Formats: sequence, C-alpha cells, structure tokens
Amino acid sequence: MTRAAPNPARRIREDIEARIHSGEWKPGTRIPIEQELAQRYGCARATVSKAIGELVAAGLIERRRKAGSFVAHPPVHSAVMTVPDLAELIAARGEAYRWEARAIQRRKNAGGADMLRIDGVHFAAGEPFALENRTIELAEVPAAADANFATEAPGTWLLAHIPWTSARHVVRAVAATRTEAAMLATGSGAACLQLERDTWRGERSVTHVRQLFRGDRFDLVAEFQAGAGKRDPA
Amino acid sequence: MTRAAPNPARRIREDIEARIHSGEWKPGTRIPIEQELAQRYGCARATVSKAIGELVAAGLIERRRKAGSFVAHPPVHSAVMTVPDLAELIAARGEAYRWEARAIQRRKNAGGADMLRIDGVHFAAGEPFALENRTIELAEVPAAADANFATEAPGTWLLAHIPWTSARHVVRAVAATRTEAAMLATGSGAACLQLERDTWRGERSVTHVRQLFRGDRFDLVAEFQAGAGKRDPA
DNA sequence: TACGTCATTATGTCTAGACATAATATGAGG
DNA sequence: CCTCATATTATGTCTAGACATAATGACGTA
Repeated sequence: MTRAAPNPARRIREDIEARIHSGEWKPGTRIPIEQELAQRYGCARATVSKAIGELVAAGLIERRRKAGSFVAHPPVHSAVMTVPDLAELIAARGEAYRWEARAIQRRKNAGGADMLRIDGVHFAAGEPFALENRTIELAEVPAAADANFATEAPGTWLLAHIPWTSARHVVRAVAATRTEAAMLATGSGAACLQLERDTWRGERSVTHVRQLFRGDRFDLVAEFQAGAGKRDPA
Repeated sequence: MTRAAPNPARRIREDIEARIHSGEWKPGTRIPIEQELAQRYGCARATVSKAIGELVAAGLIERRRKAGSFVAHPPVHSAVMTVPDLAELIAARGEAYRWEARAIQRRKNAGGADMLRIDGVHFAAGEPFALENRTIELAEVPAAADANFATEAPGTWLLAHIPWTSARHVVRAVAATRTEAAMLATGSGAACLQLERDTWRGERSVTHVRQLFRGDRFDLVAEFQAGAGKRDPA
C-alpha cells in the first residue's frame, strides 16, 4: 500500500476529535485499539499512534498500556492558569463553599438567540468571595434550561456537563462599584481582580462569565516551563 | 543495527536541551541537519525528527523547510499568558516606549548572595505605564553587572541575554499607595494589576520582578485550547 | 538590474515490521 | 476464597527506506 490519503494522521486526528466533540465518544469511553483504527483508516499503526499521540498532547485522550486509549474527562484541570471551578478551588483550601443566586433570567441576545443570564455570589467560609455574572447560550447548551442554578453554581454544572475546546480570559484590575463592594463586603472603590472568560465548543460560544474577586482575598498563579510543552522532567 | 541505547529519542532531546541551556547553542543558531544528528547518535532520522519535534512543541527549536532547524529565541512569546517584554508590547501597540531608572543598587540578600536591585518606570506614549522593582541574581547572571540599566530596561536586556526554563507568575489586584499612584500619574488607591514573576534557569533563580500596572491602562489576555497543546487549528 | 525557472536540499510524513514494557486477565496452588 | 506467577494484550518506541513539499539559491533570460 502506498498512500491512501494525502494526510492520514491529520484525517484520523480530526475524525476522532469530531467524534469526541459531537458527543459520540463521551469522556471515559474506550476508543478502538490502534490496530483496528489502522485497519479502518487503511494506514500503518504508527500513523494512528502518532495521531493519538497528538490528541494526548492536546488533552483529549488518555492512554494506558494494555488497557487502551480513552476519551479524557473535560480537561479543565490540565489547562495552564485556568481558574478551575470555584467550588473546587475553595474546597481545596479547606473552606466551606456556598453559591447564592441573585437573579436567573431567560433573554434573547441581539441576534435573537436564547440566553440564560445568571447572577450570583460565591461564598468561602461564610464570606462573599466572588461575584459572578454569566450568560449561557441555550442553543448550544439546551440542558442548562433544566438545571437548577438557584442551588448549583453554574460553573460547576457546566464543567461537569459541557466540554469546551477553547477559552479566552481577560484579567483586569478594577475598582469595585458601590453595589459590588457591598456584595463583596468590602469598601467602595476597593481594588478587585476581574476575570472575564469566553468559552467555546468548536466555533460556537458556550458561555461568557465575569467574575469579580476581592483583591485582598484572591490571586492568580501561573507556572510555566520554557515553551508550552509538558514533558516529563526527569 | 538493532538498538544502541534504551531511549535514543529522549537522549537526543536532552542532549540538545543541555546544549541550548548551557549556551553552547545560542538563540538563532542553526543546529546540525537531521541526517547528521542521526549519524552522530547512531539512530534513524525519524528518531531524530521525533526528538526535534518534541523540542519544537516545547518552544526550544524552530524548524524551517530547507533552511534547517534553529534554536528558538527565548520563548517568552510562545508561553501562554506571559507578559512579554514591555518594550516590545508597547511598540506593538504603536506607542513610543521609554525606560526610566529610579534606583540601581548592589546588595546582598539574606543568604549572602550578590543581588542587583533595580527600580524604575516604563513609559508608553510619554505617560507612565508600569512601575518595576526587580532583583537579579548576580551569581547566576554575572553579565548583568556590566549592563547599563539606566538606559536599557532590565527585562529587555535579560530576555535578550538570559535563557530561562521556568517561571511563576502571581497576579493580584492591589490599590496603589500614594507614592506609587504619583509615579503612575493616577489617583491614590487606584486599582492596579500587580504581576510578580520569579524566573529560574534550571534549579537556580535568575530574577524576581514586580510590575505594577494602572488598571485602566492594562489587561492580561490568555487564550486556551482544551488541554495544553497548540496544534494548527485548520 | 530585475524577474521567472529550476534543481537542490532539509524537513514532513508515511510504511511495514520488530521488539520492549506495563498492566490486565487467567489459572494454579494453597 | 485468596494469592501469586504467568500469559496475553495494547501501547511505546525504534528502524530503514520511501516519497512529498516547500524554501532557497543559482542560473538564464528579458
């Protein structure tokens, strides 16, 4: 066999990506073994292995010897400098976490798309920790209409249910307005860290969130190795 | 030929890394062609190619067809959410950049190590843009003793001369003190973004810097693909 | 001098096969 | 029923060779 397609590895990678993003292969699913994929795509096993290797590097797949290759669970924790789920973050500090919704509304945005708008406050150890203003695209996340965001923090729910493929953060220092300061139990004009995050699945927007943290109770930490790789160091 | 070493690809990768970190191969240097490396290490070209491919993914090497493989310039720009050299950042906005040193001193730290302490202000378009307080480890960067930080911004100089292997950022919102506010030409108590960065080469600290930005003139942007990879999207 | 063509060259990708390795599954013995 | 040794299995890595591709530099032409 000489050559089936001009770029088999890429074709395989994209096909698998598509199956994962479409939900056909859900997190935890075991994908076919390399031999079988090689046969299915009409290429050598090394090529399949390379394609899967790239998906591993991208965080979409996990491999275990003898066990096989599995669709990875939503990769939030593997991303660098992600603010993970606040509930988890606060729990990791050993403090009690609570979410308090202030307003939940359905709206249409400028384009006429159905949106869910959620405002609320995250509490840590009984004290306000962060304000959140979020919109969720109902077209992209229809299940959100049935979730109970009065009791469950929307970020936690989304992380557990919705995979994302790209995100963009903007971090700014802002002064709290009087209303915001009151909700955060701090002084008017206090320095706050504002984090805005847009999240997409493929080309389509999933959610937009603005979180406002008291400057004296929160900081962001990011660690880097030279470059972006995350190879074994030893 | 059956097998020279248990893990040739890794050996090659680490050897090249070592040459880069030691400074033997400086940024911009063209490294030997894959054929020659294959011969030198006694392995197949595909193995060399794989090793180099990993170094590319890690941002240490750049490859250009026909031209060859080159040691990448210090990888600040490829790192996610890095604040690159401020001079470059401001130039990219099309604004004039200027560095103004306020104080340059030699000190010993608690451990008795020689340090260079530099304080100054970055200007963009004639207005103060960021305050900087930096210490440089002279043991690790002896050449810094001869650099003229009165005229050249230390960050710019370091980027051009010193490779780093890991960095840690801490981002916070803080209120400007009266002195700081005056230097930044803003009001006392104004919300500012404070970025602290510790940089290491291998196990040893290279520099620590604190930069303070006016909240209304600066924000940090970070983009993520799901996972850590940075593959071609199309 | 300026420009288009073409051969060269180094990387990019793939194949088919081989052996290594680790984790699971199985079966024997207690 | 439990435990340990063993066989199996799927990934991990490598080789030698082949062809594809893009960028460069040299050459010839306008």
